[in-house]
Amino acid sequence: MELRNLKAFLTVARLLNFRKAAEMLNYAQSSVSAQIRILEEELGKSLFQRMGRAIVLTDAGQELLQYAQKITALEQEAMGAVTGTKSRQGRISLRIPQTIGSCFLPDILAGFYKDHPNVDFNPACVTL
Amino acid sequence: MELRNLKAFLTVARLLNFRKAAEMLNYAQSSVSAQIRILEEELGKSLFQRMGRAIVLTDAGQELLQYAQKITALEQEAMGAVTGTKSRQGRISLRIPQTIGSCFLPDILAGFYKDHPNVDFNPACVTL
DNA sequence: TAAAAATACTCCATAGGTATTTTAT
DNA sequence: ATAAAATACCTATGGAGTATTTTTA
Repeated sequence: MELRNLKAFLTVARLLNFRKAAEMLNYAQSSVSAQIRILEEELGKSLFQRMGRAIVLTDAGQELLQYAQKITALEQEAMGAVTGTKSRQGRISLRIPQTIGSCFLPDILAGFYKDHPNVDFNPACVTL
Repeated sequence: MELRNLKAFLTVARLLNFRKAAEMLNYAQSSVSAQIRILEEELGKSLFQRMGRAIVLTDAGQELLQYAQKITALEQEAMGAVTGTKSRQGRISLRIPQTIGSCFLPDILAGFYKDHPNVDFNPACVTL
C-alpha cells in the first residue's frame, strides 16, 4: 500500500466517479482503475461496488476511507512540520466565466489539489 | 512521499545504521541510501547528519520520525481493520544455535518484519 | 586499513498512458 | 447511443541491484 494509492482511493471515494477522480488527479481514467485494483488485490476485498455506472463504497471501502483520510492528513502535517510550509485546509468557492475557466482552470486546479488535498475546492463556471 | 520511503526511514532512524537497516528491510544498502535521499530532496532538508560513520537524526529527522511512526502504525491498523487480519505488536525473544540461525534466520526474519513491523524482535544466537 | 555510506551504472518492474471493449443507461 | 469503467497493450520512469569510490575512525 502506497500513499499514491490511498490518495487515488480518497478522490474516488469522495467523487464516486473514476473519470472525475482521474481528471482531478491529472491521471488517465485507466490509471485510477489500476490503482484501485492494486489496493483491492492487496487487501483481498473490493472497495467499491460497481452497479453499472453508479459506484458505491463497500463496507471495506468505508473502513479504508476512515484510515485514508487520517493517513493523508498526517502526511500533509508531516510535510508542513518538516518544511515549515504548512499545507492549508478549508473550503474555497470560486465563480468564473465558463469560457475562461474551461481554458485555464483544469491544470491550475489539478496542481492546487496536489498541494492542498485537504481543501474542499468548489469551482463553478457561470455563463455570461 | 510514499509509505515505502517512510518505512525505510523509520528503520534507519531506529538502527542509526544504513547497512543494518538495509539488511532488515531486505534491501541493498544503496537502495536505502537512495530512499533516504528521495525523502530529503522532497522535503528539502537532510534527515540525518552524517558524521563519518556515525549518523544522527537532524531536527527535521526527529520531527519526521514522529509522523512516520504514526503513519505506518495507521497503515497497519487499516490493513488489519479491512482484512480482519490484525497485525500484531509486542516483543519476541528468541534463542537459537548460531549454526542453525545464521543459515535460516535472515530470510525468515526479513519476511516476518515485513508482516509485523511493530513487533520488537530480539533474536540472539548462542554458541553450543 | 577496515567499515560504512555515497556514487555511478545498469536493469527491469511497474506506474501511467492510449486505444479498445464491455456494460449499463 | 452514450457514457463510464474495465481491459489489453505499450512505454518510460524510477526503484532496486552490483560494483566502485569516498570517507573517517
